[in-house]
Amino acid sequence: MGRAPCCDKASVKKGPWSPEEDSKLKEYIHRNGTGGNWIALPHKAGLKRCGKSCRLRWLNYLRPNIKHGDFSDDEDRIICNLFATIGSRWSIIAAQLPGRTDNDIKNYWNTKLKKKLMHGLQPYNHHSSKQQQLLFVTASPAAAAPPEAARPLSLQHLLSPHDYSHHYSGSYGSNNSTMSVLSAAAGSRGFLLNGEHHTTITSCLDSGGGGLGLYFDELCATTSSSVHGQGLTAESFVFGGFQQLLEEDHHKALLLAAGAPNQLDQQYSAAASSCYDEAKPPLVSLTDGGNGAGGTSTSNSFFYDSSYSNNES
DNA sequence: AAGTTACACAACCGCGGACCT
DNA sequence: CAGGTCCGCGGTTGTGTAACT
Repeated sequence: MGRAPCCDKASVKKGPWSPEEDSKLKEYIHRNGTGGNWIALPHKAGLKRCGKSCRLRWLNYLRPNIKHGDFSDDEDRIICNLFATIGSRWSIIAAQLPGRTDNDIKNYWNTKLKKKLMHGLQPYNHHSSKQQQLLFVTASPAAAAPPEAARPLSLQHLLSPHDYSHHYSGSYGSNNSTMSVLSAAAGSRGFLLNGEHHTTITSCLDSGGGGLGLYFDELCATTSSSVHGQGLTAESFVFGGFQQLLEEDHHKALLLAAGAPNQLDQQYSAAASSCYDEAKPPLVSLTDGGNGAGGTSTSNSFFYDSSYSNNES
């Protein structure tokens, strides 16, 4: 029954691969392919390695057409968009970036891109008070002031999937739902707003629909119930920050994935943002955007407008 | 120049679903 | 169908090196 054990862990070599091992593996695969069996491969190739290790080495390093080195701005954007939508599904993200491996992208995100984004948030502080105040100007008494349960949420939380329940549960407005800050792509719906859509935001916020709203402001975030518009029956959140995209141009907005209710248990329901430029629409299409002012959308929605606080407050 | 710290990247580990017997 | 392994994935750790003191 079953198959033979993967490998004798006591006798396999670990650690960095030598050039000799690399060439043995490459040569073997070029001649024979992987044969669909990585476990048997190292023995056949004369390597004292675990099959898993061989597979990893091949896929991440030796495979032809692997691209190493700096990521382009376009690649950054794709990664941001996809991360915002599907979370840390590196293999899926890698599939959209020819020549890049999931491991590569994962490392790039953890070591560079995440920091890049975090750094970009810093100078945005001076807007925070206005925007934060604005958030709570809604028709609902419950939302007239920052809710008691509202707590700061560091960007760390946005960038790494965690359980958000301790931040949000109990303060979710009328539908009493819990939500993850980001949902997986399948559940994501939303729309983006830019400077032309102030009324939409205003209506959403002011009409006090009684649902859930979240507001993220540079390094902290606050939740508020009853934020979004009457036509929006699902959760919404407003996201601020990522100043590098916003500082000079109000038409640059952040595109965010919408939270789907009742998904707190989903590991990948993490918050993230997508750096968005009008000239470069997101690769991830978030459809069925909310209708905004007085609209009837029942979508999960999200929106951001860097100029909102200035124009509407 | 030596020691320490931070960073980047490669590799490993453990888990869950798919697959095999 | 059950029990076992294989495969692929994502998170974490280890290692080499650059930057700093």
